[in-house]
Amino acid sequence: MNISDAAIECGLPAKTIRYYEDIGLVSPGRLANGYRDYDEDDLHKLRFLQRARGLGFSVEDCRVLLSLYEDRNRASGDVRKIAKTHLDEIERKIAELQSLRDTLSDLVQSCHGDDRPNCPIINDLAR
Amino acid sequence: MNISDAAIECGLPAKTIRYYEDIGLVSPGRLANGYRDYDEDDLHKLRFLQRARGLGFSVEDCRVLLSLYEDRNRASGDVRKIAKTHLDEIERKIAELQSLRDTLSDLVQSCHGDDRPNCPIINDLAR
DNA sequence: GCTTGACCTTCCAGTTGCTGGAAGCTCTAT
DNA sequence: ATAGAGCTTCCAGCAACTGGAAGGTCAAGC
Repeated sequence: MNISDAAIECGLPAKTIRYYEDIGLVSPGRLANGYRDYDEDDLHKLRFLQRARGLGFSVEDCRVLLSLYEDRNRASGDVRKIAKTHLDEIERKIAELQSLRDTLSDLVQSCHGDDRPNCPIINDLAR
Repeated sequence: MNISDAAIECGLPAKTIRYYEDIGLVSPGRLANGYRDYDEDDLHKLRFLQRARGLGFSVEDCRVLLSLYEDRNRASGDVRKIAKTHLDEIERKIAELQSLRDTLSDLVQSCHGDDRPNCPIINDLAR
């Protein structure tokens, strides 16, 4: 299967698939003309990557997860550890964004937002 | 005032301050020896940037906010619009992260995380 | 006056995860 | 034969810094 069909299959842009090959994640075979040729195994990995990236795992996390995916004897604890660390990171980001939102929301509400120059948002930033 | 004192004053690393000068945000005067020399006006702007970046505004947003800050006749509506757009973006990110968290949290909880190979997280990613 | 060490300067490269574009080869249909 | 789509590689750029190298400057201590 050529790259554009693989792209449709796994839901990733062809550019991204080539990039994943560049960084050694999924390396398909090649046809005589030099075209990439994806088999079912490659497609599985690409779909795996698409899902894992969609869940916000870093590419390096994905690299490890992929190797664990391919290791039939891996310990589930290894996988769980990566996922838990990522989960904690997400929780942290959510809390940070919520705090930002609260501050910003207060500022936006306090600003009448008309043609007059007085602006509590700018005043706060400049304080 | 030289750059390292300015860095202490505004709470930004010297590297970042130089970077802000590179991209045209805050351009201090120079002493005879070529050293940067920050005056009160420069420091105000740097503090402004530090606060605005801390609230998650992009550098380009900061550029606009800074020009509005310097424009005594700006309409508060202009400022409010930028802040509101940013706020909406933050809300969107929070919702996205919360959805990720829910999915990931379920996966982590369903994985016993021991030495055995069976792993619901990997299974889900590979499905 | 000399040395040492802490500053300062500029410039270049790397980070993350792609994405766009140019130049050129290949395939398919007309 | 030729047009157009699709493939290849490689290079550059995005955001927002950050690290490091090479070299100039300054203040203190001897």
